[in-house]
Amino acid sequence: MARTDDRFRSAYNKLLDICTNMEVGGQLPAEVVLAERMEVSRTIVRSALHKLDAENLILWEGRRKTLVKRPDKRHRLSQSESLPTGEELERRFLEWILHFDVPAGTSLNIAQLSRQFGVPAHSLQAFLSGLSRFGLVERRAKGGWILSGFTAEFAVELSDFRLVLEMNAVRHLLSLPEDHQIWGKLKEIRKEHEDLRRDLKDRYHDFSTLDEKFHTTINSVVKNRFVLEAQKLISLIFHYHYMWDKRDEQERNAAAIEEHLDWIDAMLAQDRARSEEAALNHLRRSKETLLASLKNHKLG
Amino acid sequence: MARTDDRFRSAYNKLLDICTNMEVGGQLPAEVVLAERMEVSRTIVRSALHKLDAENLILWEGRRKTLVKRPDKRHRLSQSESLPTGEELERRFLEWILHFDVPAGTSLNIAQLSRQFGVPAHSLQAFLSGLSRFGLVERRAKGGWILSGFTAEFAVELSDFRLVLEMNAVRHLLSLPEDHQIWGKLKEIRKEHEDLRRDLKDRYHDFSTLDEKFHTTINSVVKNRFVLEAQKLISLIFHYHYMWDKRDEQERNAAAIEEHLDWIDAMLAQDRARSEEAALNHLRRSKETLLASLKNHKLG
DNA sequence: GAAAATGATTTTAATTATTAAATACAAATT
DNA sequence: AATTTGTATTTAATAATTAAAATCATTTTC
Repeated sequence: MARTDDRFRSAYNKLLDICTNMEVGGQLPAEVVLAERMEVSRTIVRSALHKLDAENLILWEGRRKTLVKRPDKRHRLSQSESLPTGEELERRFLEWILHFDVPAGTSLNIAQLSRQFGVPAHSLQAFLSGLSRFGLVERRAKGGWILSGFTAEFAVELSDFRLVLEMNAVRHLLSLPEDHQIWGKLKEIRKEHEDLRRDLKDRYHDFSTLDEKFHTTINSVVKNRFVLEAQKLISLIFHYHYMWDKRDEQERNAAAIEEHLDWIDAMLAQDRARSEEAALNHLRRSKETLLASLKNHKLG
Repeated sequence: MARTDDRFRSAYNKLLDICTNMEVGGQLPAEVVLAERMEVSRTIVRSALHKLDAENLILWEGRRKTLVKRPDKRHRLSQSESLPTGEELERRFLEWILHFDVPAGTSLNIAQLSRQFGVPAHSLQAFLSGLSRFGLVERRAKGGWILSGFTAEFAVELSDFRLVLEMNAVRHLLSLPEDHQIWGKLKEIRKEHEDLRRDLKDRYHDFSTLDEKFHTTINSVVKNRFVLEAQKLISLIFHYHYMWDKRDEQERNAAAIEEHLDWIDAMLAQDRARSEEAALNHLRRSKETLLASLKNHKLG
């Protein structure tokens, strides 16, 4: 068999639903109408109708499609569970690299990985060629892929890139009018930081999520598809690192909370110089932490 | 037939070359040695040897591979011409979009495009999924691709992104020591601008190339894979626009040359404020030009 | 007879099957 | 014992296949 008939199956089931809501003896609408309502092509509608006819659920004569009897559960076609989305795949792939410390230079086995992640091989290929734009993987001349890797160099360049983008976001943020919603959001996040600081002993694991939220909020003021795309990757990587690097976790998070608060306060005070300084301070520390955690992993 | 035997053919021809440089009656080296020298796997070497044996060019008994007679031109296998590289494909694809004003929302026909560009369909797919990271194309739920396009919005965001990256490059550049090679390069480029300004009436077409060289030089001080990748796309698009937008070309280029010279002088003078201002000035004008040219195209 | 609906055909693209090539392992020769 | 060859297995690129979409032609209905 070539491609799956998932689309047909789901359309057929939808058609059953339509029949269930009709009186026996009633007429089904025209093929074009059904196609439009079900968001598929007429070809699928027609094959579904053929099957309904073959199952004696309808009587199909030319343009008369008379419901003979209401379908029940037994008539429904089973659906193969839907494939993971692109984002889900991205998340799992990065998780795999970062969590298991897959070393740079590892050659990636498409067949095995596609089994592991439960996606068809060609969609993994497509995904990898997307990633190759970021230099995380490379295509070999002979064929196949290698993980050019999550190296220290990669981490440095990623951090520097992040610095450029976030400093830009900060400058942009400070130019926003007082009634912009960002100021309210910042105050909220400030409170969340204080709450977390108070209960840090019990809740220090929660910082990873709060950190992501904070950076996402700051960057949200920049409406730019290139920036957003880059930031998705950046925040994924930093997020996972926070999650898995367990050394001195509580102390590190305590320090980061203070850095965040300084930064937030400077922005709320509309103090540009101080904001930039606080941002620089935090982002540089963040870079060091990422690097240190990498070295630690390689050694451990 | 499944995959092509291009690799085999090129290896076989290389093997013929090796035989040509040998005495009749001589021994070919071991399979592993040949494989290494020809940069292919032993499997290919063995199939090539099998063919040489079948053609009675060598006598192959176990590890003795005796040259029976020298091969001539008739023995060579014809090679299918090599496929365009990834960069070549990227260039041609953008050229197609920009030059023919393919409108946003156009659905891309993989089969037809792969014929048009002379590449296998799946490598076009891979390329498109790379581009989708930049939001230039999108995958549809139904399957297939659409050109989400080179819209005014895209141009604005691209220009803004360029602004962020180049301003960062300028700041970085000004912090470089006096003996860094960038200063020499800048002086060279300054001279090229002056030369072009002098002969502008005859050579105004050359500005497109000089512009690309100038921006590439400035950005070259930032060693960062993400920045570089983004800049490849940016410079391609700006470069093609300069090439195809013919309205007021000479005047526009004259103005741009002056802007470049102001910018270069400010940097050579190590004047940070003036450099940033000159950069801003040029980049903003550049953005307006790009936008205007877009609107013009759509109308014309 | 015009609009709408259906029937048939062509085109496009997702997936499988097939084959080329690489790799790994075992046996044989020097 | 080291090197080389022979065989088997694994991997990935491409062609073939089939589902689905799009297009065109015909028929039906008002």
